Amino acid sequence: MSSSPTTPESRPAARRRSAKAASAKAPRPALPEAGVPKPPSSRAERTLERRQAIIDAAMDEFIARGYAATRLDDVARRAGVAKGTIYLHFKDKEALFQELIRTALVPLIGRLAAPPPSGGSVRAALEGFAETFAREVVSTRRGDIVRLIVAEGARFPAIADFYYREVVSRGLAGMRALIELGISSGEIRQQGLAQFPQIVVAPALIAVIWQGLFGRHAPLDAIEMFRVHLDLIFGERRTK
Amino acid sequence: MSSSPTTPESRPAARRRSAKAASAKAPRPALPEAGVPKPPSSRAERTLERRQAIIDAAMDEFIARGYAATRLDDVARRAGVAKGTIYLHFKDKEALFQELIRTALVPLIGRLAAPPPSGGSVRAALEGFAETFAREVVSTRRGDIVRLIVAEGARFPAIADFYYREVVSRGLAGMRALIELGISSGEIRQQGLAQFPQIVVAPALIAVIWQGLFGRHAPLDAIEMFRVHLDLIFGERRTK
DNA sequence: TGACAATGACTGACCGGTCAGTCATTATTG
DNA sequence: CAATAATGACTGACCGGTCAGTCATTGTCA
Repeated sequence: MSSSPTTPESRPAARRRSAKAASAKAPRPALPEAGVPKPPSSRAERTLERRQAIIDAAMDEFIARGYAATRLDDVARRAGVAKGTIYLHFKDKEALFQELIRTALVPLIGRLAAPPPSGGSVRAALEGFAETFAREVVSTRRGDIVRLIVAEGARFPAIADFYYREVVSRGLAGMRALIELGISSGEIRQQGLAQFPQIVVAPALIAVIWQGLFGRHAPLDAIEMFRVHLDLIFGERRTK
Repeated sequence: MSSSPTTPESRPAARRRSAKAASAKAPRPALPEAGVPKPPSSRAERTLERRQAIIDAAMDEFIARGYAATRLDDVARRAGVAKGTIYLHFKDKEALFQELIRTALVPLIGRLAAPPPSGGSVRAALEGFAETFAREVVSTRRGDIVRLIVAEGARFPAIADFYYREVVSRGLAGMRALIELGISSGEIRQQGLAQFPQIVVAPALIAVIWQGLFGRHAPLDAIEMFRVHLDLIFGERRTK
């Protein structure tokens, strides 16, 4: 997914025909409520779908251009919707942006709250986390979102706060619990680590940022880096 | 230095009278070339000074608002200069931005190329690095610059490339050398570390980003974090 | 050295394009 | 056929970039 246009000035006139045609020129379905492919019947359903289309389009545009440089005309076009429609769903550009971030983070939150270190070792848990993160965040849309937050967060205190409360503090708390588990079980030597779970997570963020800035020229083997980092925390090898 | 305005929309109409008065209404210096405080005589000198004033002002504005949202009118006002003057020194907004980044990085480059691990231990060298970094980068203008690059880099391939060539690759190379030194001297266990110097540097970047996004609500004790991280790399305590 | 000319740094009004947000009009639907 | 949803032309502010004109400084010459 990682997108990287040329320069802020160059407007590639990217266009996008998109879904619009689907709901517009459909040649009158014969049967009322038959197996019509696209039109999702219910008015409310359609509304929800449009709202989502707008959010999706906005995500693409905000990721590609940043907040200030994104034009709502483009968002509308990409969503297959008129500009005015955006304002039926969101108060203004900023509200759309915030809602977008909020929405995008929900699944991420779930993923962080979910995996309790049930049976296996702490190292196994962290290996799982690293593997999942490398596969599903670094170099994916989710990574783009993280970068977007890092890039714009300072200008949007509300977003930074939200991100801190909902993701960072929870994520770090979970990580801290895991570390303490590892310390008490003897897997982890370094006591101080519990005080700075950031250290354990650091390479993950590095990987995301690296991918965005230098990925094209100097790709980074995130998985391997994570492995080395875990070796550092738990002591040499172990797997295989 | 770390600045954090409210929202991109809110234009604080910050104004700034600034230096202009100094060179304009100065009441005719009595002695020609005496110890006159402000007026820097030579035309060329003055020009250079103005150029620098523009760069300084631009740095403040770009850091506070990001590239796209920064208005050259504001930069001019802050520099105590007319808008047109900017274009006597820089081709356009983007050229100013790039020059700014370039200029800001020069001292950083020097600092990275400078400290060869002459006498002491590798750990001492890294402790020195961490201390310097915490004091002179995190929470300073330099940190703001790093954040600016992280935020805008993806939209400016030229800047990302420059940053990679001049700072990142050199910095990592130096760090790798240091790590290898530590490995051969037995100070560092983890062999794999030489392959990913990023791991050693990661907490530093984390600290910079953290300070920018969450610093106000949840300050981070960077020094202490660095210490824990070094303990992780070299094994428990040692200092004192 | 003092008067005059040449220079070019600096100014700021102005222009053209852009874009967030509005709203009268049109289409859809229950 | 209301009521609701959607449209897209329009507005007005905003901003990057230009350029004709100003004036302090520097150079020249008698």
